[in-house]
Amino acid sequence: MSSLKDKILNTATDLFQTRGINSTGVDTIVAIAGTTKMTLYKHFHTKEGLIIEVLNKSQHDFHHWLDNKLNTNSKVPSDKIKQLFDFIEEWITSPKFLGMGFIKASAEFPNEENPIHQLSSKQSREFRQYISKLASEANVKDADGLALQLSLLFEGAVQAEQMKRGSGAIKYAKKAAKILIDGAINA
Amino acid sequence: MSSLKDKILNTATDLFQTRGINSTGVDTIVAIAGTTKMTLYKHFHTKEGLIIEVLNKSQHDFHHWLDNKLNTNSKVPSDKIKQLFDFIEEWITSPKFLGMGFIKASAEFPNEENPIHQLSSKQSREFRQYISKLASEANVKDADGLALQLSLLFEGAVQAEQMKRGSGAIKYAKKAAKILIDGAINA
DNA sequence: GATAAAAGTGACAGGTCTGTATATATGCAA
DNA sequence: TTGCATATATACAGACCTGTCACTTTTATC
Repeated sequence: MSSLKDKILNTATDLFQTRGINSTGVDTIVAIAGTTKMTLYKHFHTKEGLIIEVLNKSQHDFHHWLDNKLNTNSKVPSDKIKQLFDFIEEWITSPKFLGMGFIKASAEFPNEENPIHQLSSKQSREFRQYISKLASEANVKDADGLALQLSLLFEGAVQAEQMKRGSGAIKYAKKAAKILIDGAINA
Repeated sequence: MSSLKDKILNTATDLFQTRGINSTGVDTIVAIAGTTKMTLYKHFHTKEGLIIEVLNKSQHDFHHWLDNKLNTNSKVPSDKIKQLFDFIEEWITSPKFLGMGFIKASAEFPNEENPIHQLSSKQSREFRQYISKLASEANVKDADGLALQLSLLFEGAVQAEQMKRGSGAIKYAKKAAKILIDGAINA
């Protein structure tokens, strides 16, 4: 894969997060990435295509990072779900955290028919299913229910952090998650 | 107050929610409101001014509706906070619910220096303080902590509903809220 | 060094955006 | 009737947007 394609992808990811997707023009992206529109449009047919690749890469990076953290720290299923919010906290409080792409994208493209909105919705659903798998492996009875609740706390905490950097909301999300997880495991 | 100003305000509120703020031009707003740009710019000096008035009105309407519901249903503080998510559910599942303005606005204007972002952040904080007041009246020890947790559930549920209408996330948010509230009251 | 692929340049088409200018019409009060 | 505020219609300036064009330069491979 061309390194210029990566450069464009990374630059776009950054600009979309810090300035908004609709507010970031392709001219700005190529200027900062140090390339030209011709090159951008060779790798991504449209701006929408670029947005979709940015969202996919962001989600893949997050998912890969989290899955790796969880699996290298413990093999015991109930420990894994209990540690989930420790790693989410690590992710959110990292200096390079700029927000979750799919949360912002769904707000910028509110129409449910829009491909970008649909992708956002799919990513949110897939993350919830990932948590649900963790929960069912830990023998939680209503795994989908707990997963949904934890994903609400997660998305709420991300939202809070996007509104005000260093809000500390994640600390309380973690406490709430512990209460809900303990309650569900002992049910 | 001019009824045309209200018409513009209501039309803009609707369009911002259904199409996004940046994706909605003033030409579209005046065309649908049945007036002209001259009139719009007489009432709102800039588009930013219009956005800010839309956000303020939306938040005021929500707050007024919720406060009224809570106060007419019960005078017992611990009942009020326990009923909070019942009314939030009523609000979110109402057919006319199109999302929360301040959540979408903060995503479209991610820069913390931006006046619109700052207003969103302020509205989120004020809502949290409102819940905190409910909690402390119900003799919750860590009222701010519980309020933050409930607001995470609230914003997460709104986010989920904005992503997929009829997601049913609010039902599980409600259950989680009950667990957290009961735990906090009996602490 | 020849050849081909990749990237760069600069201009441009066609559209949208915010905000303004000018000139006209309407309703109401004195 | 006259005067005035309000709203209308229409055109426009200037900036930005996405995406394309023809053409040139660099880079890599044989």
